[in-house]
Amino acid sequence: MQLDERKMKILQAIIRNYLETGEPVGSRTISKYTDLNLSSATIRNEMADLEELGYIVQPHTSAGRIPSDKGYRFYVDTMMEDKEREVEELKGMLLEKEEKMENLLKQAAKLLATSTNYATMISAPSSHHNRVKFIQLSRVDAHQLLAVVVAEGNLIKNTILPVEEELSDETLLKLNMLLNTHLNGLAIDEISLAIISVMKQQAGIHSDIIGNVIDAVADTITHEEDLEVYTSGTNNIFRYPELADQSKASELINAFEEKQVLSELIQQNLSDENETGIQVYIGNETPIQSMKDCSIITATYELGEGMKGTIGIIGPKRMDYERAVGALKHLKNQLDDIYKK
Amino acid sequence: MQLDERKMKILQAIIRNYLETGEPVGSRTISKYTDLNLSSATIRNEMADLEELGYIVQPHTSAGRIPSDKGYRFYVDTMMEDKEREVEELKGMLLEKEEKMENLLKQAAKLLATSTNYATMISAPSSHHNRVKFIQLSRVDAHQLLAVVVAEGNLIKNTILPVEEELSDETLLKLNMLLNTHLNGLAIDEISLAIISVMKQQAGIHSDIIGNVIDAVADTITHEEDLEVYTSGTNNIFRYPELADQSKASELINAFEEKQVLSELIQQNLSDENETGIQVYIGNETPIQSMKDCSIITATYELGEGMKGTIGIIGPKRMDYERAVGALKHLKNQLDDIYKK
DNA sequence: TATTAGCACTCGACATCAAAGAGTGCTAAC
DNA sequence: GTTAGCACTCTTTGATGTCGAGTGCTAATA
Repeated sequence: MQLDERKMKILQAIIRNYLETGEPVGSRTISKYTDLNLSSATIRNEMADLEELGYIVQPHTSAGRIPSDKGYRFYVDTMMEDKEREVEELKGMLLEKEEKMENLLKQAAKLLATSTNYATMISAPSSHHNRVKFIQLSRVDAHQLLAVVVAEGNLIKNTILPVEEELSDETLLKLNMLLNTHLNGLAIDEISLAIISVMKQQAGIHSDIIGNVIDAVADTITHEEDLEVYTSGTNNIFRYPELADQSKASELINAFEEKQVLSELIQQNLSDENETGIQVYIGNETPIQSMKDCSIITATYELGEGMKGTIGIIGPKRMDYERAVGALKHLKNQLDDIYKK
Repeated sequence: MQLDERKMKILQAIIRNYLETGEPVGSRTISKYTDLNLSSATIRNEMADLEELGYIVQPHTSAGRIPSDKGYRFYVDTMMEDKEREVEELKGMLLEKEEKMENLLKQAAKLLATSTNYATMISAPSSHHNRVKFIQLSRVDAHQLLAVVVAEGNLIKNTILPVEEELSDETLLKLNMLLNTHLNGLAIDEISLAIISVMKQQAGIHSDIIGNVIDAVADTITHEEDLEVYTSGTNNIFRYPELADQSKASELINAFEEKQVLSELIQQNLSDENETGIQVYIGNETPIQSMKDCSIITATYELGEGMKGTIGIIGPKRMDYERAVGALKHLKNQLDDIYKK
C-alpha cells in the first residue's frame, strides 16, 4: 500500500487538527475540515489504511486517531520543505545587548520560552577550539602565583597556584616567555603532553617546582569548562496535559534541573549538525530517555571563532513545529549576528 | 484561656501525628496515641479549645484537625529548645572535597536534597567584604588591556579593557603601582568614588585614557557578582500531594528556576541571622509569596573571611523539622569547617 | 470499482446515588 | 472535670446508567 496524494492530504489534515485541539480526530471532522468532499465513511477507510501504514494510532477502540511518531515525522519533513512561513509576531522577538555572555544566554532562553510557551534550554558555547592569545604568571605573594590565560573570543581562564619556594623575578620572566612562545596561537585542544614535556626540558628538567608550574598552567588551559546550561520556562510543561501528570512532570523537571542530562542533547545536536543548523527530534528519536513523550527542536548557534552552542525547545509532540522552528531560526540568526558586529 | 500543660501535650501529639500521616487527626487517635489516659470526648473538648486559640484548624466540619501556621510555629519553637536529637543516619552525609567552589555547592545542595527528600537551594557566598590582595593590568595586544584583581579567598575577577591608544610599558607600570598602593587591603565595598578620583588626580587628570582605565578597573572590582544559586531535588515537591497539584507545582518550579526569586530568601536569611544561624519560616512567614504553602529552613554558612552564603530546605509545612534542621546543621558545620582546614 | 449511507457496537466521560466511615458537637450521667 | 452515647455532617468510594463520539462492516449506489 502506498501513501498516495489523497492519503497525504488526509494525514496532514489529521495532524493539523490534532495540533490545534489536542483531541483525537474523527472521520467526520476530516470529512468537513478538508476540501476533498469525501464522506466520513471514505475517510474511515483511508484512516484504517493510514493506521495500517503506521502513521496514526487509536488511543482506544472507537476513538478518533492521533498521529504516531512516524506521522509527526512525515508532517515535519514535508512541512520543512515548504517555504518557511514568516510568523509576523516573531519579528518582535529581539535580543537586547548584554555585557556578559551569561546574561545574553539567559535572556535568549527566556525570550524563546515566553514567545513559544515551551520549555527551553541554551548551552554556553564551547571554547576548546579557541586559540591561546596571551598567558601571564604573576606573583600574588611569596607562596602563590596567579596564572591568567586569555584565548580568542576574550575568553579568560585563571588559577591561583601554590608554590613551595618563592620564584625569583627572573625565573618568572623566563617562565612567562617560555609559556607564551610555546603556547600562543595553539588551539586549546591542540595542547599535548609532547609540547608540555618540551617546555619542561627547556625550562630545565631538574627543577620540580618549575615543572609543576608548567603542568598547572597547562591544566588550567585545557581544563574542560564545566557545562553551562541555562533553562527557562520549565513550568510551561504544565500547559500540556499529556506532560503534566505527576510522574512525567517530575521526570522532566528533574532532567531540566540536572543540567548534566541536557548535555546529551547538546552532544547530539552538535554531531547531527546539518546545513540549516536545525534538528527536530520527535518522541523516541530524542537522545534523552526521560523526554520520550516530547519533541525537541535544537539549533546550533555560533558566537564566532568556532564557539558553538546549542539552543533548544522542548515541548509536547503536538507542538506547533512551524512556529517553534521559526522562533528558533530567528533567535539563532540573532545570536550568529552578534559576533559579526 | 491559657495553653496549659495538657493542651500542649495534646497539641504536640496532634502535630506529631499529622507530620507522620499527613491526614487530619481525630480525637480518638489522640486518646490512644498519648499516655494521658483521656477519653476521646475529653480530647474533643480540648481540641475545641485549641482550635479557638488558633493552633489547629478543621479542613471541614466533621473532619479531624490539622495544625495551623501558629500550631507549627509553637511546635518548632518548643522543639528547637529541646536538646537536638542526633539523627544517626545523618552522620553519613559527608561532603567530598572539590576543587571548585561551584561544584562543592552543587554537591551540598544535592546531598541535602537526597538525604531529606525536600527541595534545596544554596547560594554562593557573597564577597563584597573581601579585601583586595593584588591588582594587575597587562597588555594583551595594542588595543586591549587585561585587568586582573585577586581578593581574599583567592577570589579572582577580570576583564578585558579596550583602549584607544597603546599605553607605554612605563605608563602601565605606573598604573599598576597606583592601583595597588591605593586599593590593596581595602574591602571591595569600601572602594568609593572619592578614592577613585584621588587616583585619577595622581595619575594626571589630563589623560582621559588613564581615567577610563581606572574607572574600568574600579568597576570590575566593585561590580556585584551575579547571583549564583543552585537548586536540587525540585521534583521532590511531587512527593507531597499538598504541593503537587498543577498550579502550585508550576508556581514553585518557576520560583526554583528563576533564581532571582530565591534571592529574596537569601536576603531575608542574612538579615534575620541569629546565634544558631538557622531560620525557620512557616507558611505565610516566608518571604517568597509563591511558597506560602511551604515551610522553609535556611542556614547561614561561612566559607571564611566574611564570605557568607545561604543554604536552605523548602518542603511542605508538614515537614520533619527536627530531621531537616539536623541535616542543615550538619551540612552547615561541614561547610564552615572547610575553610578552617 | 470507488464511494456512500446506514447501523450495530464499543468505549470513555460524566452524573447520580447509596453506603460506609470517620469524626464532630452536644447532652446527660458519673 | 470526665466520659458515654447519640444524632448529625461531610468526604470517599464504588456501582450504575446514560450520552455521545467514533468506529467497522455491509449493502446499496454512481
